[in-house]
Amino acid sequence: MSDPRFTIGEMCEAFSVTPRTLRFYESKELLYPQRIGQKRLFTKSDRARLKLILQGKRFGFSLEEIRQLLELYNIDDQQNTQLTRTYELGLERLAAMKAQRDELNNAIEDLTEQLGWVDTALTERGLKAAE
Amino acid sequence: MSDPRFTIGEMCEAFSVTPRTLRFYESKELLYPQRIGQKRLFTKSDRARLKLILQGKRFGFSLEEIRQLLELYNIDDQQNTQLTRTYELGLERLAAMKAQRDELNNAIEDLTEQLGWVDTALTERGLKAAE
DNA sequence: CATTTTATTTACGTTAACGTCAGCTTCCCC
DNA sequence: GGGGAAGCTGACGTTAACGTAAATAAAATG
Repeated sequence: MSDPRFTIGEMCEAFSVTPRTLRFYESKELLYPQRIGQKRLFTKSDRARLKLILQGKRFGFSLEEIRQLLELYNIDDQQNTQLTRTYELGLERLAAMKAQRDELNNAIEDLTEQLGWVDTALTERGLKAAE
Repeated sequence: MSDPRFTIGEMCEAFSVTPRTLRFYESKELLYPQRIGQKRLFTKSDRARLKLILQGKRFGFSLEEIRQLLELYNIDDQQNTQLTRTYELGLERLAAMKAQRDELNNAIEDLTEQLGWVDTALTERGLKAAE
């Protein structure tokens, strides 16, 4: 009933990352695979952590921020405070992401407008088929 | 009737950038201020270019891309082809921005969902006032 | 004239998240 | 036993867009 172990290659395959990435995450203390001799062996728990890491990246957290979040989870003591903190950081990140989205939307709008301009000019010059 | 000239300080003030930034842009051939002795003097045209540069940055163009776009404008010969090229690049950038926005929206949705989870957990534990 | 202020060049430093060798060990397969 | 395949540890390289510091000059100001 020992849970399955994965080699670094299998992990890379499963998560579409390179070995360098996993070693890098380990060096940054985001992962702690076991060792058998020299070789790393990743457990189910490592998979879960890696999943969280990649999620965190999607959300725009830096690796350092992710590390701290993972750390919070590991301090099972004072679980509630930690969860609250995680929640707060999540809210902050969410706000930042929304702000970024809004700015991006503005930029999209502006660029669309400018392209409309150019489009008109091109059409007038007969360089572009009118729609 | 000589149009107004601006010192580097005035430019920085007007566009909220540092001198380093303007010198950097010059070194990257995005700007060509005149010289009087050692000192740079920026013309109206330089202001226009800088405005375009900052716009381009908002749109997510790299400085190198911006440089090429500015170059296209300067080749007044074959104006039409160049404008078409600019238009195409704009469309590409717009598509990339929209894709980025969509991914960002997905991430926002996912994070919102996860925070909802945590929120529930916190409320259940009575650690957070129910809304 | 003595100070500030503003500007200049040169050039190394920064940050994040890995990429890319080089050189060495280990393991499995036939 | 030979030879790929897979892994390992350094350790330097990459990229973008400037930041920052040092040493110097010129100009404006009182």
